[in-house]
Amino acid sequence: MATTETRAEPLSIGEVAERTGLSVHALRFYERGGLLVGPVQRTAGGRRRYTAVDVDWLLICVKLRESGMPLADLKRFAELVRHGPGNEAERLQLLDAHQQRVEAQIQALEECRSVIAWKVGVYAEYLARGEADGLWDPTV
Amino acid sequence: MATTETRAEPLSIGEVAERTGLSVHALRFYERGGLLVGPVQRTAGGRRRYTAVDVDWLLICVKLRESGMPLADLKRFAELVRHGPGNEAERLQLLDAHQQRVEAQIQALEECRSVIAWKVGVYAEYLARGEADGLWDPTV
DNA sequence: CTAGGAACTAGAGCGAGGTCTAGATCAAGT
DNA sequence: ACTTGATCTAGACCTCGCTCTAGTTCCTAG
Repeated sequence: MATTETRAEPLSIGEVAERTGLSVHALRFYERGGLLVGPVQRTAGGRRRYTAVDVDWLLICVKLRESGMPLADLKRFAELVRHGPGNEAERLQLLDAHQQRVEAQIQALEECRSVIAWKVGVYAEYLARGEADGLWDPTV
Repeated sequence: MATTETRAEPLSIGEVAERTGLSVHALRFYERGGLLVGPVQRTAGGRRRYTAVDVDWLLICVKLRESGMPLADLKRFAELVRHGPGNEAERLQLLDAHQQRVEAQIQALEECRSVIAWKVGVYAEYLARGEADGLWDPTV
């Protein structure tokens, strides 16, 4: 899962924001909340310097968040990774549980989609008929 | 989209909660917020009596909400319906826009799913190998 | 008649997930 | 040296979507 653009030099918070889609605020917020695996390096002047590994982790985070994983779970996952080898089973379990939630979510959404599509169809047909007769009022 | 169980008698708020999956709190909250099409009937004593039409509308609401439509949009839709015939084009537009968001959401989720599946695979394989060598530590 | 459960109202409270502010510092260009 | 813009911290604040509370009233069964 290496970033295609293999960067050796560390990035500033702004650059990371750009690459991950997270705001700089969110990046600091995540860090404060312990969602990062390691502490981010700093320059002499105190600015954050993100490595490629940091960015890869954040990209994973983004995907997990995007698919609805709560920050608390993300934090737990980060803790496990931070803690080092030996807890891979728990990490797997966490991911696996999430994966199932995502599957369920997709299913639910597909169901919604079909209900909505049906309704869109009802209106589209009504309008296509040119409202020839206002006799049928789709109240629902 | 008639409820399979065609009921003539109106239902109490508790019964509607059961049938829609919304809490009684949420039902009152939705009503206050103007998310219902018409005012709900009341008994002499002031209790709400929901008709089959009310319930059908709520079931649609549930699907729209479940798929991420904000309450504000739902409210707008209810207003249009309440306003009566003549604005079907706008209703269609609203639904159509939402439908597209749902499609996009499903796509995004599927992408997330594959990223997660990949990660699950990485851990599963690692564990299956029996951690024969701790040389490879999946830090990401 | 009485007890107990369901419903009523208005409004406060809550959890999640950030976002924004203030005031200060750092760093690069001219 | 000076200006400009990105970053820094800690903490206040915000939106969304309910949920819960308090105090009261309704209604049904015993």
